Amino acid sequence: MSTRDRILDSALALFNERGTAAVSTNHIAAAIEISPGNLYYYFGNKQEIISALFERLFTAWDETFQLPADRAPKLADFEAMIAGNYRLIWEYRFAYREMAALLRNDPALNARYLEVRRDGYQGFSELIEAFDRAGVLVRPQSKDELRALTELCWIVSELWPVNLELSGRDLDAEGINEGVSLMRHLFRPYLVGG
Amino acid sequence: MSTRDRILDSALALFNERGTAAVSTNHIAAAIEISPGNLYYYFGNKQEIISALFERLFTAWDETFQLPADRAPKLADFEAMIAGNYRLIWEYRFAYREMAALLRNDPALNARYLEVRRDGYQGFSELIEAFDRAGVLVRPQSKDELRALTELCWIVSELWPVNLELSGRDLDAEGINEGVSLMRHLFRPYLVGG
DNA sequence: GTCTATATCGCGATAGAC
DNA sequence: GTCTATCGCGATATAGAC
Repeated sequence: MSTRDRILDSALALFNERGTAAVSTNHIAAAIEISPGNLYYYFGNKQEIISALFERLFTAWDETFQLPADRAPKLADFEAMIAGNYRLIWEYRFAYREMAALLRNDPALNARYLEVRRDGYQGFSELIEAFDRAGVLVRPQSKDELRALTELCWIVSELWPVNLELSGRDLDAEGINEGVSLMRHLFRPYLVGG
Repeated sequence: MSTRDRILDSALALFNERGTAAVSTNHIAAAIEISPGNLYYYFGNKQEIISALFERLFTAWDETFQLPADRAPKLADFEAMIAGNYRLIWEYRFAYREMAALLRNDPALNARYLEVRRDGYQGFSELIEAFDRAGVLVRPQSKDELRALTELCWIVSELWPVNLELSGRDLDAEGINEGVSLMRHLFRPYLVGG
C-alpha cells in the first residue's frame, strides 16, 4: 500500500477512536512508524488529511447508492442501500460525530459536502418518486406528503447512527437492522395494506 | 452577573462561533477582559466549562418539557414543546454540532447525559401514550408501531437542527417551523382523517 | 521518498503578589 | 477574588541531509 494510503488508514483509525481534536499529525505518523516530516511530504496539514478522508467517504457513497440497471428498483433495494450506508457511516464514524463542526471549520470542504449532498438528495427523491409512480405507495398522499416522507427518510438514513450512539449503543449488526426497520415503519402507512 | 456566569456566557458564545477545539481558556477570559488566572479560579480546565454548559442545557430542557398541570395535554402543547426545544438547541448549538464526540471524550458527562436522556425519553413516551389513550391517535396501530412513532419523533426533535445545518441552512424561525411541520407529518397517518 | 533536527507558537496550568 | 508572570509541554511546520 502507498504511504499516502497508509497515512489515511492510520488517521481514520485514530480519529474514530479518539476524535480529530485529540489526534495530532505526530500520532498519525507514529502509528505507522514513519517520521512526522514524511507525513508532511504527503499532506500540508491535518485538515488536508480530514478532507481526503471525506473524499474517500464521498466516493464510497457513490458506490453504495448504485441501483440495479437491469430492472425497476424495489423497496428491498432501497433497504439494502440504507444498510450499506449505515455500514459506511460506521466505518467513517469520526466524521459523523463531528460533522457539523468539521464542515463549519473548513468552507471548501463544506462546499464540497453540500454538492455531494445535493446530488445524493436528488437521487434519493427520484427513487421515492419512482416507487410512487410504480404504485408501491398507495395511500392518499399529496406532493407535500411525499416531500415530507422523503425528508424523513433522509434524516433517518443520515442520522440514525448518531442517534443510536447518543443513546449509548454501537452501530453493530443489530443497530443497523433497527435503523432499517425504522425506515420500514416510516413507509408503512403509505404501503398496500399498511 | 457573577464572574462564573460571565465565563460561561463567554464560552458559549465563542464555542457556538468557532467550535470547542478552536477556543482556548485564554480566549474565553480575554473576551470578558479577565485574566487567565482568574478563569482558573472558577474552573479547573476547559472540560469543566463544557460540562457546566451542558448542565445549563439540561436544566433548560426540564423547563421546556413541562406540561400544563391543569388539563389534558393536546397536540398543540407537544408542538410548542418541540419548537421550544429547537430554540434551546440553537442557543447551545455548539453542543449539538459536536455532541457525540464531546460525550465520548468525557465519560462522566456521558453518564450524566444518558441519565437526562433516559428521563426525557420516558416523558416523551408517556406523552405519546397519553395521546393514544385519549383517542387522538386512531389508525390501526400496534405497540410496535407506537414505539417506532415515538422513536421517530424523538429523532426529529433531537436531530432536525443538525440536519438543517448540514443542508447549509440556519435554525431560524422558518427552520423551526419546518421542523414542527415535519413532526406533524409524522403523526398525520395516525390522526383522525389523516 | 524518507529521515533527523529544530524553530515557533500557543495552550493549559500554577505560583504568588495584591 | 483578581492579577501578573511564567513554566512546561506538545503541536504544527520547515530545512536540509541522505
